[in-house]
Amino acid sequence: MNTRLDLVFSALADPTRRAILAMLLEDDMAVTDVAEPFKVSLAAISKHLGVLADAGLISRERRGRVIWCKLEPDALREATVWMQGFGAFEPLDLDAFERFLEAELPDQQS
Amino acid sequence: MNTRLDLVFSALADPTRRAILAMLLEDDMAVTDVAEPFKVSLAAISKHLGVLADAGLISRERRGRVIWCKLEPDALREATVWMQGFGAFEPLDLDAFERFLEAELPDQQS
DNA sequence: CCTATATTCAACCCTTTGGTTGACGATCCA
DNA sequence: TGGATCGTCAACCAAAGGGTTGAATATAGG
Repeated sequence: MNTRLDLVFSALADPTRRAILAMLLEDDMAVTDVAEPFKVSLAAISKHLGVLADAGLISRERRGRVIWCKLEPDALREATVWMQGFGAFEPLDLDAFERFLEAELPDQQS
Repeated sequence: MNTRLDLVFSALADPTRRAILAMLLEDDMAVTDVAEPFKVSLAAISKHLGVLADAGLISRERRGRVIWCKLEPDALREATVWMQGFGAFEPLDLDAFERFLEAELPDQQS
C-alpha cells in the first residue's frame, strides 16, 4: 500500500526531476527541449520523464513527432495532505480565521 | 546542490519511514519501541532512523541505555516551500491577505 | 563484577536506480 | 521514396538502497 505516495516522493527526491518540474511550471515542453539544459543524455531525461509520469506528476501527449510534457500539479495533493499532518504548513483554517476576524473587528452594520 | 531537499524527499519516499514519522507525531519513542510494530529487524529500523536523522526529520538523544527519537517537523519546511511553487497548497500569502483586508474594509479610525 | 538490555556496526546479499551507447520506430518534408 | 528529426528501447554498468545476521559497545542493576 501507499504506493502512490512512494512514487511521488521518490520522484521528487531527484534534483534533475525537480528541475524538470520547475521548467514545466512555466510552460508545456517537448522532450528534446526539456533535455536541452541538462548535461546528461536524452535517453536519461526520457527515463526521468517516465518516472515523473508514473508518479502522475506530468502527462505526455504526442503531437506529430513531438511529445509534449505537461505538469500535473494535482498529483502533489496527496503528498500535501500527508505533510499537513506534521504541522509543516499553516493549516489554513480559513473558517477559524474568519471567526477570529468577526470577533476581533468592530461591527460594521449594527 | 539541493542536497537537503534530496535527503528529505528520499527519506519520505519509504513507507516504513513515513510510518515511523507518524508514530513519532504522537510522542517521543525509544528505538526499540519504534521497531516493535514492524516485521523487519531492529537493525533495519536503526538504519531507517539514521536516514530520517540525516534528513533532519528526527533527532535522537541518549538517556541512559535508551535513545529517544523526537520528530523535527521544521525539517519539512523547505520541502513545503518548494511544493508551494506548484500550486498544490493554498499559498497563504498572509501579507497579501492583510493588504486585501485593509483595502476592503471601511476605515476604522478617521 | 557479571549479566541482561538497548542500540549500532560491519559484512554481506539482492534489487533498484541513474547513467551510458547503439539500434529502432515514428513522423515530417523535400 | 529517402533523409533528417524526435523519442524510446535494450543491454549493460556502477553505485545506492533496504534487508539480513552476528559481533561490538554502552549502560543499568543485582
